[in-house]
Amino acid sequence: MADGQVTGQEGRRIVGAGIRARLSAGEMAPGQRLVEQELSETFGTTRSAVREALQDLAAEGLVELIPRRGARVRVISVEEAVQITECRAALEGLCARRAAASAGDADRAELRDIGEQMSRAVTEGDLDAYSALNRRLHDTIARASGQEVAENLLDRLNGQTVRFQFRLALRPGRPAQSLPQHLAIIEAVVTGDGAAAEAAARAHLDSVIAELAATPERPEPVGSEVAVP
Amino acid sequence: MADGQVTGQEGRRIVGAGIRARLSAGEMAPGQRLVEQELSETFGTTRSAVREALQDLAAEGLVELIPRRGARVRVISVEEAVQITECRAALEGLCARRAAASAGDADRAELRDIGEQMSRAVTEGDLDAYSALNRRLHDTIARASGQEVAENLLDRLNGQTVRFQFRLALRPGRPAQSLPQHLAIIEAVVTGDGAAAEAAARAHLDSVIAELAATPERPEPVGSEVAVP
DNA sequence: ATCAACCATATTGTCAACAATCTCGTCGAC
DNA sequence: GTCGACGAGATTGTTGACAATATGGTTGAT
Repeated sequence: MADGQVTGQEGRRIVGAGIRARLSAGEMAPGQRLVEQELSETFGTTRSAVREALQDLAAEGLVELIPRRGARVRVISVEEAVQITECRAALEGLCARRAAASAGDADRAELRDIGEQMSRAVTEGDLDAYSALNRRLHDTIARASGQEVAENLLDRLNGQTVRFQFRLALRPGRPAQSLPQHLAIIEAVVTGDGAAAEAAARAHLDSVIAELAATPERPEPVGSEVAVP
Repeated sequence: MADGQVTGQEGRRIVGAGIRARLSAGEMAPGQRLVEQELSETFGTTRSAVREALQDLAAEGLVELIPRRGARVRVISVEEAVQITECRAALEGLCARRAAASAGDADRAELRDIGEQMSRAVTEGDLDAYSALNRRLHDTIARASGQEVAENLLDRLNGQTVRFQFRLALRPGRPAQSLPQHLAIIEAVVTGDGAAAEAAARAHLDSVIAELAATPERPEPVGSEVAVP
Protein backbone atom coordinates (compact mmCIF):
# COMPACT_ATOMS: atom_id res chain seq x y z
CA MET A 1 0.00 0.00 0.00
CA ALA A 2 2.01 2.92 -1.22
CA ASP A 3 -0.92 5.27 -1.51
CA GLY A 4 -0.46 8.66 -0.06
CA GLN A 5 -2.56 9.30 2.99
CA VAL A 6 -6.17 9.08 1.94
CA THR A 7 -8.37 11.98 2.90
CA GLY A 8 -11.32 11.47 5.19
CA GLN A 9 -14.37 11.27 2.95
CA GLU A 10 -12.68 8.91 0.56
CA GLY A 11 -11.15 7.07 3.47
CA ARG A 12 -14.54 6.25 4.85
CA ARG A 13 -15.61 4.79 1.53
CA ILE A 14 -12.37 2.90 1.07
CA VAL A 15 -12.40 1.33 4.51
CA GLY A 16 -16.05 0.39 4.17
CA ALA A 17 -15.53 -1.19 0.79
CA GLY A 18 -12.34 -2.87 1.95
CA ILE A 19 -13.89 -4.50 4.97
CA ARG A 20 -16.94 -5.54 2.97
CA ALA A 21 -14.72 -7.18 0.39
CA ARG A 22 -12.64 -9.03 2.96
CA LEU A 23 -15.76 -10.10 4.71
CA SER A 24 -17.23 -11.56 1.53
CA ALA A 25 -13.96 -13.22 0.68
CA GLY A 26 -13.91 -14.85 4.08
CA GLU A 27 -10.67 -13.14 5.02
CA MET A 28 -12.30 -11.81 8.13
CA ALA A 29 -13.91 -14.36 10.40
CA PRO A 30 -17.02 -13.75 12.45
CA GLY A 31 -16.10 -12.68 15.93
CA GLN A 32 -12.81 -11.23 14.85
CA ARG A 33 -11.89 -7.97 16.49
CA LEU A 34 -11.54 -4.89 14.34
CA VAL A 35 -9.09 -2.50 15.92
CA GLU A 36 -9.35 1.05 14.70
CA GLN A 37 -5.66 1.83 14.55
CA GLU A 38 -4.82 -1.41 12.78
CA LEU A 39 -7.42 -0.72 10.13
CA SER A 40 -6.30 2.87 9.69
CA GLU A 41 -2.77 1.64 9.00
CA THR A 42 -3.95 -1.12 6.70
CA PHE A 43 -5.97 1.21 4.55
CA GLY A 44 -3.81 4.29 4.94
CA THR A 45 -6.50 6.48 6.40
CA THR A 46 -7.12 8.28 9.64
CA ARG A 47 -8.77 6.70 12.62
CA SER A 48 -11.77 8.99 12.16
CA ALA A 49 -12.42 7.56 8.74
CA VAL A 50 -12.23 4.03 10.12
CA ARG A 51 -14.58 4.99 12.90
CA GLU A 52 -17.20 6.30 10.51
CA ALA A 53 -16.87 3.30 8.24
CA LEU A 54 -17.43 1.00 11.22
CA GLN A 55 -20.58 2.90 12.07
CA ASP A 56 -21.81 2.34 8.53
CA LEU A 57 -21.06 -1.36 8.69
CA ALA A 58 -22.77 -1.64 12.06
CA ALA A 59 -25.87 0.01 10.63
CA GLU A 60 -25.87 -2.66 7.94
CA GLY A 61 -25.59 -5.40 10.50
CA LEU A 62 -22.21 -6.61 9.29
CA VAL A 63 -20.31 -5.49 12.35
CA GLU A 64 -21.13 -5.42 16.02
CA LEU A 65 -20.18 -2.28 17.90
CA ILE A 66 -19.83 -2.62 21.65
CA PRO A 67 -19.28 0.65 23.51
CA ARG A 68 -15.80 1.02 24.91
CA ARG A 69 -14.91 -2.42 23.65
CA GLY A 70 -14.61 -1.88 19.99
CA ALA A 71 -15.94 -3.52 16.91
CA ARG A 72 -16.01 -7.11 15.84
CA VAL A 73 -17.35 -8.99 12.88
CA ARG A 74 -20.90 -9.89 13.78
CA VAL A 75 -21.60 -13.54 14.37
CA ILE A 76 -24.74 -14.64 12.58
CA SER A 77 -26.23 -17.82 13.92
CA VAL A 78 -27.92 -20.40 11.73
CA GLU A 79 -31.18 -19.46 13.44
CA GLU A 80 -30.74 -15.85 12.39
CA ALA A 81 -29.73 -16.84 8.87
CA VAL A 82 -32.98 -18.78 8.64
CA GLN A 83 -34.96 -15.74 9.76
CA ILE A 84 -33.16 -13.57 7.27
CA THR A 85 -33.97 -16.01 4.52
CA GLU A 86 -37.61 -16.03 5.56
CA CYS A 87 -37.68 -12.28 5.13
CA ARG A 88 -35.97 -12.66 1.80
CA ALA A 89 -38.64 -15.14 0.76
CA ALA A 90 -41.37 -12.65 1.56
CA LEU A 91 -39.62 -9.75 -0.18
CA GLU A 92 -38.34 -11.66 -3.20
CA GLY A 93 -41.82 -13.10 -3.60
CA LEU A 94 -43.09 -9.55 -3.83
CA CYS A 95 -40.39 -8.61 -6.32
CA ALA A 96 -40.94 -11.65 -8.49
CA ARG A 97 -44.67 -10.98 -8.65
CA ARG A 98 -44.14 -7.37 -9.61
CA ALA A 99 -41.37 -8.18 -12.03
CA ALA A 100 -43.69 -10.55 -13.85
CA ALA A 101 -46.12 -7.69 -14.31
CA SER A 102 -43.81 -4.82 -15.09
CA ALA A 103 -40.46 -6.03 -16.38
CA GLY A 104 -39.34 -4.50 -19.63
CA ASP A 105 -38.28 -6.45 -22.70
CA ALA A 106 -34.62 -5.96 -21.88
CA ASP A 107 -35.13 -7.41 -18.42
CA ARG A 108 -36.96 -10.45 -19.77
CA ALA A 109 -34.23 -11.03 -22.32
CA GLU A 110 -31.60 -10.81 -19.61
CA LEU A 111 -33.48 -13.27 -17.44
CA ARG A 112 -33.66 -15.76 -20.30
CA ASP A 113 -29.96 -15.31 -20.86
CA ILE A 114 -29.20 -15.92 -17.20
CA GLY A 115 -31.28 -19.09 -17.31
CA GLU A 116 -29.34 -20.46 -20.26
CA GLN A 117 -25.98 -19.61 -18.71
CA MET A 118 -27.05 -21.19 -15.44
CA SER A 119 -27.98 -24.43 -17.14
CA ARG A 120 -24.63 -24.45 -18.88
CA ALA A 121 -22.72 -23.69 -15.67
CA VAL A 122 -24.38 -26.62 -13.91
CA THR A 123 -23.69 -28.94 -16.81
CA GLU A 124 -20.06 -27.91 -16.79
CA GLY A 125 -19.83 -28.03 -13.03
CA ASP A 126 -18.59 -24.45 -12.84
CA LEU A 127 -19.59 -23.53 -9.30
CA ASP A 128 -18.11 -20.05 -9.31
CA ALA A 129 -19.98 -19.10 -12.46
CA TYR A 130 -23.19 -20.56 -11.10
CA SER A 131 -22.81 -18.67 -7.86
CA ALA A 132 -22.25 -15.39 -9.69
CA LEU A 133 -25.26 -16.04 -11.91
CA ASN A 134 -27.32 -16.80 -8.85
CA ARG A 135 -26.64 -13.39 -7.42
CA ARG A 136 -27.20 -11.78 -10.78
CA LEU A 137 -30.57 -13.47 -11.09
CA HIS A 138 -31.82 -12.24 -7.74
CA ASP A 139 -30.51 -8.75 -8.43
CA THR A 140 -32.09 -8.60 -11.85
CA ILE A 141 -35.49 -9.60 -10.58
CA ALA A 142 -35.32 -7.08 -7.77
CA ARG A 143 -34.36 -4.34 -10.18
CA ALA A 144 -36.92 -5.34 -12.81
CA SER A 145 -39.67 -5.21 -10.20
CA GLY A 146 -39.27 -1.48 -9.78
CA GLN A 147 -39.52 -2.05 -6.03
CA GLU A 148 -36.58 0.05 -4.96
CA VAL A 149 -37.40 -0.15 -1.28
CA ALA A 150 -37.53 -3.93 -1.39
CA GLU A 151 -34.34 -3.96 -3.43
CA ASN A 152 -32.51 -2.02 -0.74
CA LEU A 153 -33.77 -4.24 2.02
CA LEU A 154 -32.72 -7.32 0.08
CA ASP A 155 -29.26 -5.90 -0.52
CA ARG A 156 -28.80 -5.46 3.18
CA LEU A 157 -30.13 -8.90 4.03
CA ASN A 158 -27.95 -10.55 1.42
CA GLY A 159 -24.88 -8.84 2.76
CA GLN A 160 -25.40 -10.57 6.07
CA THR A 161 -25.71 -14.05 4.66
CA VAL A 162 -23.07 -14.19 1.94
CA ARG A 163 -21.03 -16.50 4.11
CA PHE A 164 -23.87 -18.98 4.35
CA GLN A 165 -24.77 -18.73 0.67
CA PHE A 166 -21.22 -19.54 -0.12
CA ARG A 167 -21.05 -22.63 2.06
CA LEU A 168 -24.37 -23.81 0.72
CA ALA A 169 -23.40 -23.54 -2.92
CA LEU A 170 -20.46 -25.82 -2.33
CA ARG A 171 -22.56 -28.76 -1.23
CA PRO A 172 -22.53 -31.58 -3.70
CA GLY A 173 -25.81 -31.83 -5.56
CA ARG A 174 -27.01 -28.43 -4.44
CA PRO A 175 -26.76 -26.74 -7.85
CA ALA A 176 -28.68 -29.58 -9.48
CA GLN A 177 -31.37 -29.05 -6.87
CA SER A 178 -31.65 -25.29 -7.16
CA LEU A 179 -31.33 -25.00 -10.94
CA PRO A 180 -34.88 -26.12 -11.75
CA GLN A 181 -36.15 -23.75 -9.06
CA HIS A 182 -34.31 -20.85 -10.63
CA LEU A 183 -35.58 -21.80 -14.06
CA ALA A 184 -39.14 -21.93 -12.75
CA ILE A 185 -38.81 -18.39 -11.38
CA ILE A 186 -37.42 -17.17 -14.69
CA GLU A 187 -40.13 -18.90 -16.69
CA ALA A 188 -42.92 -17.41 -14.59
CA VAL A 189 -41.50 -13.90 -14.68
CA VAL A 190 -40.78 -13.99 -18.41
CA THR A 191 -44.27 -15.25 -19.23
CA GLY A 192 -45.82 -12.65 -16.94
CA ASP A 193 -47.44 -15.04 -14.49
CA GLY A 194 -47.17 -13.06 -11.26
CA ALA A 195 -48.73 -15.60 -8.95
CA ALA A 196 -46.53 -18.39 -10.26
CA ALA A 197 -43.46 -16.17 -10.00
CA GLU A 198 -44.15 -15.38 -6.37
CA ALA A 199 -44.80 -19.03 -5.59
CA ALA A 200 -41.63 -20.10 -7.36
CA ALA A 201 -39.50 -17.53 -5.56
CA ARG A 202 -40.90 -18.58 -2.23
CA ALA A 203 -40.45 -22.25 -2.99
CA HIS A 204 -36.83 -21.64 -3.91
CA LEU A 205 -36.07 -19.81 -0.70
CA ASP A 206 -37.96 -22.36 1.35
CA SER A 207 -35.56 -24.89 -0.11
CA VAL A 208 -32.64 -22.71 0.94
CA ILE A 209 -34.10 -22.55 4.43
CA ALA A 210 -34.35 -26.32 4.56
CA GLU A 211 -30.70 -26.59 3.63
CA LEU A 212 -29.71 -23.98 6.22
CA ALA A 213 -31.65 -25.78 8.91
CA ALA A 214 -29.52 -28.83 8.18
CA THR A 215 -26.36 -26.80 8.78
CA PRO A 216 -24.54 -27.63 11.99
CA GLU A 217 -23.97 -24.61 14.18
CA ARG A 218 -20.23 -24.37 14.17
CA PRO A 219 -18.61 -22.96 17.27
CA GLU A 220 -17.52 -19.51 16.22
CA PRO A 221 -14.47 -18.08 17.94
CA VAL A 222 -15.34 -15.47 20.52
CA GLY A 223 -11.94 -14.67 21.99
CA SER A 224 -9.83 -11.69 21.09
CA GLU A 225 -8.24 -13.66 18.32
CA VAL A 226 -9.47 -16.20 15.87
CA ALA A 227 -8.73 -19.71 16.95
CA VAL A 228 -5.79 -21.24 15.13
CA PRO A 229 -6.80 -24.08 12.81
CA MET B 1 -32.97 23.63 28.78
CA ALA B 2 -31.02 24.19 31.95
CA ASP B 3 -29.28 20.82 31.83
CA GLY B 4 -25.61 20.81 32.35
CA GLN B 5 -23.65 20.03 29.23
CA VAL B 6 -24.53 16.50 28.20
CA THR B 7 -21.62 14.18 27.62
CA GLY B 8 -21.03 12.63 24.24
CA GLN B 9 -22.43 9.13 24.39
CA GLU B 10 -25.58 10.25 26.09
CA GLY B 11 -25.71 13.24 23.80
CA ARG B 12 -25.90 11.05 20.76
CA ARG B 13 -28.81 9.17 22.25
CA ILE B 14 -30.58 12.32 23.36
CA VAL B 15 -30.29 14.07 20.04
CA GLY B 16 -31.43 10.97 18.18
CA ALA B 17 -34.43 10.48 20.41
CA GLY B 18 -35.22 14.18 20.35
CA ILE B 19 -35.25 14.45 16.58
CA ARG B 20 -37.23 11.24 16.26
CA ALA B 21 -39.83 12.58 18.66
CA ARG B 22 -40.13 15.91 16.90
CA LEU B 23 -40.34 14.13 13.60
CA SER B 24 -43.20 11.94 14.79
CA ALA B 25 -44.96 14.91 16.33
CA GLY B 26 -44.77 16.73 13.05
CA GLU B 27 -42.68 19.51 14.56
CA MET B 28 -40.08 19.00 11.90
CA ALA B 29 -41.28 19.16 8.34
CA PRO B 30 -39.87 17.08 5.49
CA GLY B 31 -37.22 19.02 3.67
CA GLN B 32 -36.36 21.10 6.69
CA ARG B 33 -32.68 21.73 7.16
CA LEU B 34 -31.01 20.38 10.26
CA VAL B 35 -28.06 22.55 11.16
CA GLU B 36 -25.53 20.92 13.43
CA GLN B 37 -24.77 23.90 15.61
CA GLU B 38 -28.44 24.76 16.09
CA LEU B 39 -29.19 21.22 17.21
CA SER B 40 -26.22 21.11 19.52
CA GLU B 41 -27.48 24.24 21.26
CA THR B 42 -31.07 22.99 21.38
CA PHE B 43 -30.09 19.75 23.03
CA GLY B 44 -27.15 21.02 25.02
CA THR B 45 -24.61 18.68 23.48
CA THR B 46 -21.50 19.00 21.39
CA ARG B 47 -21.54 19.14 17.64
CA SER B 48 -19.85 15.73 17.50
CA ALA B 49 -22.78 14.15 19.27
CA VAL B 50 -25.20 15.77 16.86
CA ARG B 51 -23.13 14.58 13.95
CA GLU B 52 -23.23 10.97 15.09
CA ALA B 53 -26.93 11.14 15.80
CA LEU B 54 -27.54 12.44 12.30
CA GLN B 55 -25.61 9.52 10.89
CA ASP B 56 -27.84 7.15 12.83
CA LEU B 57 -30.97 8.84 11.55
CA ALA B 58 -29.65 8.78 8.01
CA ALA B 59 -29.02 5.05 8.29
CA GLU B 60 -32.64 4.64 9.28
CA GLY B 61 -33.81 6.65 6.31
CA LEU B 62 -35.31 9.42 8.38
CA VAL B 63 -32.81 12.02 7.39
CA GLU B 64 -31.00 12.77 4.17
CA LEU B 65 -27.31 13.55 4.44
CA ILE B 66 -25.80 15.44 1.52
CA PRO B 67 -22.03 15.81 1.68
CA ARG B 68 -20.87 19.33 2.34
CA ARG B 69 -24.46 20.51 2.34
CA GLY B 70 -25.76 19.20 5.57
CA ALA B 71 -28.73 17.20 6.71
CA ARG B 72 -32.39 17.62 6.04
CA VAL B 73 -35.50 15.73 6.95
CA ARG B 74 -35.99 13.23 4.18
CA VAL B 75 -38.91 13.81 1.89
CA ILE B 76 -40.84 10.63 1.30
CA SER B 77 -43.03 10.70 -1.77
CA VAL B 78 -46.40 9.00 -1.96
CA GLU B 79 -44.85 6.62 -4.47
CA GLU B 80 -42.21 5.64 -1.95
CA ALA B 81 -44.74 5.33 0.84
CA VAL B 82 -46.64 2.89 -1.35
CA GLN B 83 -43.51 0.84 -1.94
CA ILE B 84 -42.76 0.83 1.76
CA THR B 85 -46.26 -0.38 2.48
CA GLU B 86 -45.90 -3.12 -0.10
CA CYS B 87 -42.83 -4.34 1.75
CA ARG B 88 -44.71 -4.12 4.99
CA ALA B 89 -47.47 -6.23 3.48
CA ALA B 90 -44.98 -8.94 2.58
CA LEU B 91 -43.25 -8.88 5.95
CA GLU B 92 -46.33 -8.50 8.12
CA GLY B 93 -47.89 -11.33 6.15
CA LEU B 94 -44.96 -13.47 7.18
CA CYS B 95 -45.24 -12.36 10.80
CA ALA B 96 -48.98 -12.95 10.94
CA ARG B 97 -48.59 -16.44 9.53
CA ARG B 98 -45.88 -17.32 12.02
CA ALA B 99 -47.67 -15.68 14.91
CA ALA B 100 -50.71 -17.83 14.21
CA ALA B 101 -48.50 -20.88 14.55
CA SER B 102 -46.29 -19.92 17.44
CA ALA B 103 -47.88 -17.21 19.56
CA GLY B 104 -48.08 -17.97 23.27
CA ASP B 105 -51.24 -17.80 25.35
CA ALA B 106 -50.29 -14.38 26.68
CA ASP B 107 -49.90 -13.03 23.17
CA ARG B 108 -53.25 -14.40 22.08
CA ALA B 109 -54.92 -12.90 25.13
CA GLU B 110 -53.31 -9.54 24.40
CA LEU B 111 -54.48 -9.66 20.81
CA ARG B 112 -58.04 -10.36 21.89
CA ASP B 113 -57.82 -7.47 24.31
CA ILE B 114 -56.53 -5.14 21.60
CA GLY B 115 -59.43 -6.17 19.39
CA GLU B 116 -61.99 -5.33 22.04
CA GLN B 117 -60.40 -2.00 22.81
CA MET B 118 -60.24 -1.17 19.12
CA SER B 119 -63.94 -1.84 18.67
CA ARG B 120 -64.67 0.38 21.63
CA ALA B 121 -62.41 3.16 20.38
CA VAL B 122 -64.15 3.20 17.01
CA THR B 123 -67.58 3.22 18.64
CA GLU B 124 -66.56 6.13 20.80
CA GLY B 125 -64.83 7.90 17.95
CA ASP B 126 -61.57 8.12 19.88
CA LEU B 127 -59.09 8.46 17.05
CA ASP B 128 -56.00 8.85 19.20
CA ALA B 129 -56.74 5.68 21.12
CA TYR B 130 -57.46 3.80 17.91
CA SER B 131 -54.22 4.99 16.37
CA ALA B 132 -52.23 3.87 19.41
CA LEU B 133 -53.97 0.49 19.39
CA ASN B 134 -53.21 0.15 15.71
CA ARG B 135 -49.52 0.43 16.34
CA ARG B 136 -49.75 -1.84 19.32
CA LEU B 137 -51.49 -4.48 17.25
CA HIS B 138 -48.83 -4.51 14.57
CA ASP B 139 -46.07 -4.55 17.17
CA THR B 140 -47.65 -7.37 19.10
CA ILE B 141 -48.02 -9.57 16.05
CA ALA B 142 -44.44 -8.92 15.00
CA ARG B 143 -43.19 -9.79 18.45
CA ALA B 144 -45.40 -12.83 18.82
CA SER B 145 -44.14 -14.20 15.52
CA GLY B 146 -40.66 -14.64 16.93
CA GLN B 147 -39.34 -13.17 13.68
CA GLU B 148 -36.89 -10.71 15.13
CA VAL B 149 -35.30 -9.87 11.82
CA ALA B 150 -38.67 -9.04 10.29
CA GLU B 151 -39.57 -7.09 13.41
CA ASN B 152 -36.52 -4.89 13.02
CA LEU B 153 -37.17 -4.28 9.36
CA LEU B 154 -40.76 -3.36 10.10
CA ASP B 155 -39.69 -0.95 12.83
CA ARG B 156 -37.51 0.86 10.38
CA LEU B 157 -40.14 0.93 7.66
CA ASN B 158 -42.78 2.19 10.06
CA GLY B 159 -40.54 4.99 11.22
CA GLN B 160 -40.45 6.34 7.70
CA THR B 161 -44.19 6.40 7.20
CA VAL B 162 -45.54 7.64 10.54
CA ARG B 163 -46.44 10.90 8.89
CA PHE B 164 -48.58 9.15 6.30
CA GLN B 165 -50.18 6.80 8.81
CA PHE B 166 -51.15 9.81 10.82
CA ARG B 167 -52.78 11.63 7.94
CA LEU B 168 -54.59 8.48 6.89
CA ALA B 169 -56.09 7.77 10.27
CA LEU B 170 -57.71 11.20 10.31
CA ARG B 171 -59.81 10.57 7.24
CA PRO B 172 -63.49 10.31 8.01
CA GLY B 173 -64.72 6.77 7.75
CA ARG B 174 -61.23 5.26 7.68
CA PRO B 175 -61.39 3.64 11.12
CA ALA B 176 -64.75 2.04 10.29
CA GLN B 177 -63.09 0.62 7.19
CA SER B 178 -59.95 -0.71 8.83
CA LEU B 179 -61.52 -2.07 12.01
CA PRO B 180 -63.00 -5.22 10.44
CA GLN B 181 -59.67 -5.85 8.73
CA HIS B 182 -57.85 -5.63 12.03
CA LEU B 183 -60.38 -7.90 13.67
CA ALA B 184 -59.96 -10.43 10.87
CA ILE B 185 -56.20 -10.51 11.43
CA ILE B 186 -56.68 -10.97 15.16
CA GLU B 187 -59.26 -13.70 14.69
CA ALA B 188 -57.04 -15.67 12.32
CA VAL B 189 -53.95 -15.38 14.53
CA VAL B 190 -55.82 -16.25 17.70
CA THR B 191 -57.44 -19.31 16.14
CA GLY B 192 -54.11 -20.39 14.69
CA ASP B 193 -55.05 -20.21 11.03
CA GLY B 194 -51.74 -19.15 9.47
CA ALA B 195 -52.89 -18.90 5.88
CA ALA B 196 -55.90 -16.79 6.83
CA ALA B 197 -53.73 -14.57 9.03
CA GLU B 198 -51.30 -13.92 6.21
CA ALA B 199 -54.13 -13.20 3.80
CA ALA B 200 -55.84 -10.87 6.27
CA ALA B 201 -52.64 -8.95 6.96
CA ARG B 202 -51.98 -8.54 3.28
CA ALA B 203 -55.55 -7.48 2.58
CA HIS B 204 -55.35 -4.87 5.30
CA LEU B 205 -52.17 -3.35 3.94
CA ASP B 206 -53.47 -3.50 0.39
CA SER B 207 -56.31 -1.35 1.65
CA VAL B 208 -53.80 1.07 3.15
CA ILE B 209 -52.01 1.18 -0.20
CA ALA B 210 -55.25 2.00 -1.97
CA GLU B 211 -55.82 4.89 0.43
CA LEU B 212 -52.25 6.11 -0.03
CA ALA B 213 -52.56 6.02 -3.79
CA ALA B 214 -55.53 8.35 -3.43
CA THR B 215 -53.37 10.83 -1.53
CA PRO B 216 -52.49 13.97 -3.46
CA GLU B 217 -48.77 14.57 -3.65
CA ARG B 218 -48.44 17.73 -1.70
CA PRO B 219 -45.66 20.06 -2.73
CA GLU B 220 -43.12 19.69 0.04
CA PRO B 221 -40.95 22.69 0.79
CA VAL B 222 -37.46 22.26 -0.54
CA GLY B 223 -35.94 25.65 0.16
CA SER B 224 -33.64 26.41 3.04
CA GLU B 225 -36.63 27.21 5.18
CA VAL B 226 -40.09 25.83 5.42
CA ALA B 227 -42.57 27.83 3.40
CA VAL B 228 -44.75 30.09 5.50
CA PRO B 229 -48.39 28.96 5.60
C1' DA C 1 -1.31 -23.73 43.86
C1' DT C 2 -5.19 -20.30 43.96
C1' DC C 3 -7.03 -16.10 44.15
C1' DA C 4 -7.61 -11.18 44.32
C1' DA C 5 -5.87 -6.63 43.94
C1' DC C 6 -3.11 -3.77 41.21
C1' DC C 7 -0.65 -1.64 37.51
C1' DA C 8 1.02 -0.96 32.66
C1' DT C 9 -0.62 -0.88 28.24
C1' DA C 10 -3.75 -1.04 24.50
C1' DT C 11 -7.89 0.82 22.82
C1' DT C 12 -11.81 3.58 22.39
C1' DG C 13 -14.28 8.10 23.25
C1' DT C 14 -14.33 13.24 23.42
C1' DC C 15 -13.39 17.66 22.21
C1' DA C 16 -12.18 22.10 20.27
C1' DA C 17 -9.60 24.42 16.96
C1' DC C 18 -8.62 24.69 12.19
C1' DA C 19 -9.52 23.98 7.17
C1' DA C 20 -12.45 23.51 3.20
C1' DT C 21 -16.57 24.36 0.97
C1' DC C 22 -21.00 26.16 0.04
C1' DT C 23 -24.69 29.87 0.12
C1' DC C 24 -26.49 34.03 -0.86
C1' DG C 25 -26.44 38.83 -1.29
C1' DT C 26 -23.98 42.63 -3.78
C1' DC C 27 -21.99 44.79 -7.49
C1' DG C 28 -20.91 45.74 -12.15
C1' DA C 29 -21.21 44.98 -17.21
C1' DC C 30 -24.03 44.57 -21.08
C1' DG D 1 -33.53 44.63 -16.47
C1' DT D 2 -30.73 40.41 -16.68
C1' DC D 3 -26.91 37.94 -16.13
C1' DG D 4 -22.57 36.59 -14.28
C1' DA D 5 -18.52 37.33 -11.20
C1' DC D 6 -17.15 38.15 -6.63
C1' DG D 7 -16.72 37.98 -1.69
C1' DA D 8 -18.40 37.77 3.30
C1' DG D 9 -20.46 34.84 6.28
C1' DA D 10 -22.34 30.45 7.49
C1' DT D 11 -21.81 25.54 7.66
C1' DT D 12 -19.74 21.23 7.28
C1' DG D 13 -15.42 18.30 7.30
C1' DT D 14 -10.91 16.98 9.34
C1' DT D 15 -7.39 16.51 12.42
C1' DG D 16 -4.62 15.60 16.39
C1' DA D 17 -4.17 15.79 21.17
C1' DC D 18 -6.10 14.43 25.38
C1' DA D 19 -9.25 11.77 28.56
C1' DA D 20 -11.60 7.68 30.02
C1' DT D 21 -11.93 2.91 30.10
C1' DA D 22 -11.02 -1.96 29.44
C1' DT D 23 -7.49 -5.83 29.23
C1' DG D 24 -4.23 -8.99 30.58
C1' DG D 25 -0.34 -10.03 33.15
C1' DT D 26 2.20 -9.62 37.57
C1' DT D 27 2.62 -9.68 42.29
C1' DG D 28 1.81 -10.91 46.79
C1' DA D 29 -0.93 -13.13 50.37
C1' DT D 30 -3.15 -17.23 51.86
